[in-house]
Amino acid sequence: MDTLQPEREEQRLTERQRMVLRLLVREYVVSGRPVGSKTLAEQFPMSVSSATIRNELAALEHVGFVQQPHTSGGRIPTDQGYRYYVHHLMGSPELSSGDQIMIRHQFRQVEAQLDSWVDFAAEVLAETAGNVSIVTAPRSMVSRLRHFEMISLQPRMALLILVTQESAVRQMMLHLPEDADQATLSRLTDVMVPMVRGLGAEDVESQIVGATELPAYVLEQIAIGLRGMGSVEHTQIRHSGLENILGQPEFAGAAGHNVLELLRGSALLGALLPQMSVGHEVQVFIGDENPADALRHFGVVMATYGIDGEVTGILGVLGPTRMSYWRSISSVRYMARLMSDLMEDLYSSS
Amino acid sequence: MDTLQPEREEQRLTERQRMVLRLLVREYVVSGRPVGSKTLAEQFPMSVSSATIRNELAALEHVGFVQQPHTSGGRIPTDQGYRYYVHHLMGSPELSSGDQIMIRHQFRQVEAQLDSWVDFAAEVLAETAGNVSIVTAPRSMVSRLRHFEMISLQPRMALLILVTQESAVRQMMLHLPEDADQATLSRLTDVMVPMVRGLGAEDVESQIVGATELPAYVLEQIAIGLRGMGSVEHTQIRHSGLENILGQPEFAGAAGHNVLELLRGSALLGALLPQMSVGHEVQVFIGDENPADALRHFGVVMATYGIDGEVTGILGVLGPTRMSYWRSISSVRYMARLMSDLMEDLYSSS
DNA sequence: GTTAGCACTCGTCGGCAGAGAGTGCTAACA
DNA sequence: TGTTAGCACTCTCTGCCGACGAGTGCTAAC
Repeated sequence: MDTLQPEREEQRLTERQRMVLRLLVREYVVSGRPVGSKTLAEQFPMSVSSATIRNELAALEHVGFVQQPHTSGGRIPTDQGYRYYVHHLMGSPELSSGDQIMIRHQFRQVEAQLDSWVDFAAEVLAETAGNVSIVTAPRSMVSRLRHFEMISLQPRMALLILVTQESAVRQMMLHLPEDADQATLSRLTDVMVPMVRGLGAEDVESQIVGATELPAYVLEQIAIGLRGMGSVEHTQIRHSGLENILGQPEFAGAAGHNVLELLRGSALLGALLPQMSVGHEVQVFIGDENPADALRHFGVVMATYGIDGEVTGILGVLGPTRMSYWRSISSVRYMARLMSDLMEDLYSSS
Repeated sequence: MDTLQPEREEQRLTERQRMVLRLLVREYVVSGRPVGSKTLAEQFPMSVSSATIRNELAALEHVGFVQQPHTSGGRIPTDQGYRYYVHHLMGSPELSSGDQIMIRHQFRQVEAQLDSWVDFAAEVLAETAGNVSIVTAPRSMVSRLRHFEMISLQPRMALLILVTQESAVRQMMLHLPEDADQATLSRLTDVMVPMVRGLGAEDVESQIVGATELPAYVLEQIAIGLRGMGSVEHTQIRHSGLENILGQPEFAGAAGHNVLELLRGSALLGALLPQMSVGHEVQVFIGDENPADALRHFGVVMATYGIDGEVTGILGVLGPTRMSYWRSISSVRYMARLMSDLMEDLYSSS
């Protein structure tokens, strides 16, 4: 599964077979149609005949790296073929420095508005990778409160604003158990903020005991809010770039539907999350390798970002099995680095 | 354009012709294929022959309410035909009380987390109307500050949280011109909040004159933030329910692409906004009636919500010209009412 | 080990005929 | 005068057939 997993087949292939596979993958990725021996022979750096290529293709097919969808009509890579390509033939996935500069530049322009970071990251990633991007907001294992604020709306209604250590902000509406004007709420806030600073949901709840009605209610709501910010079910997935894959032949029929289903529910996250390694290495799942059945016909490139043990999010790319893994991997890797850097700024304080 | 616009053609149609048109629209909406005289004759409450229906269809075609895409093969409604249907034949678009109760119930469960109101409204609306929904966050003509807060991240970096009168919250990252710890920032906040409460972007900017470096920078950033919250360009459109229309034959080809393009940019809002009437009446645009060329093949049902003159948002539904206008109009109308009620709660305070 | 040649397979595309749905028109009927 | 049955006509859709071409495996020669 892992990009760095050792692969035994390497020895079995001759240099020319590797070249054939490399060219075949590249050609198939752009054309989307089975590739024949003649096409490959033309693209070959050395001058070889199509018959030679045919022999090599037969060998590759025997190892299970390519297959023919129909008896006539060219070959396409298998999932294993892609896997081999990604491991050994692709080269180092590093975004061109031009792209890197462009992305950093774009990000600098929205840096100030951190509510839009996640949305923006999704857009940039979709554009760069040329596929559907997936980004979750960063969240910490257990959300700890940094600050909260209450604003009176009506005598018995107030706005509660929570700010966590990882600078996530949530606003909630409170239905107060008793009348309270802004002055009352402000006084209450001044008293309570030092009491709850740095606490998680459980700790806040434990403070409820012995508190009078209004503070008890506020504490309860804070705990609910904190819990919601940490839970996986409530983690929203932002995505972008649907247009990149919806036009492609693979998703013409019901498959396009499936993508939308996947992106909407939390099933995708549930399937992917357990597979994510702790480090920030880019993970690649090709076709059958995918944990979820629904992803069986997709290529998925994911990475975590954030600060280990403190706050992490996920970002990645979803596309047809026939996608440019080079583009996707390099984009995901770079974006994960970029987002991690940004988190660093936000989180380095106490 | 308006739902209530008078329509002169009414007199011209006999009761039976109206019935034919009504049945034809209904049938075409569900089947998506041209409807023939025989099908209509079978569905007719009175017993009539297909020949009679053919005569009536010819009359309707002469008036411009139906057309035949091909010489043989049934008829479909024209945009004018839909318009007539919506005006005179559809009946009162009122959501069933069951649906109303279900929606209110669902909303009660997320009421507390008002960051997710807009997203949630989009989901509910898409589901109820069976089309793509569009919802913008409520915004006021000119955003006025209710409260702000600063949280120190690093010596020269801080988080600025703005809360406006209409309870919108925005978080921004500040790069401070000089070192400032939390105590300094808190003191500064205490002093500045009373100065800027209730002010708009311009008023905040006017206070910069004469302020020392740090307060001047903060005021400047507040003004930028306020301005961003009010501007149309920065208004995000949330949408949901793509799966509802992407499967339909109308959007099989490049048209599906177009929808995505529309939803992504701000072009949609720019085209629709000038057309919205001030009241909260539901507006219906059918095919050619649409202000933007890109919408030429869509049906659009929109309404504003909020509190007149104070804070308003837009919500609506986008679908193929052949959509169930009854479902869409009733859903949009109900959701606009619901959201307005919610705004009322948030905004009724000073 | 490589290559040219050849017979074979099979998907794609255009043309074509038949079925079916729907229409307009006319003549008969109430 | 309005309604209906009948009929000839049009046009789409579908399946079928054959030509074409891309690609293959195999064999024999280099």
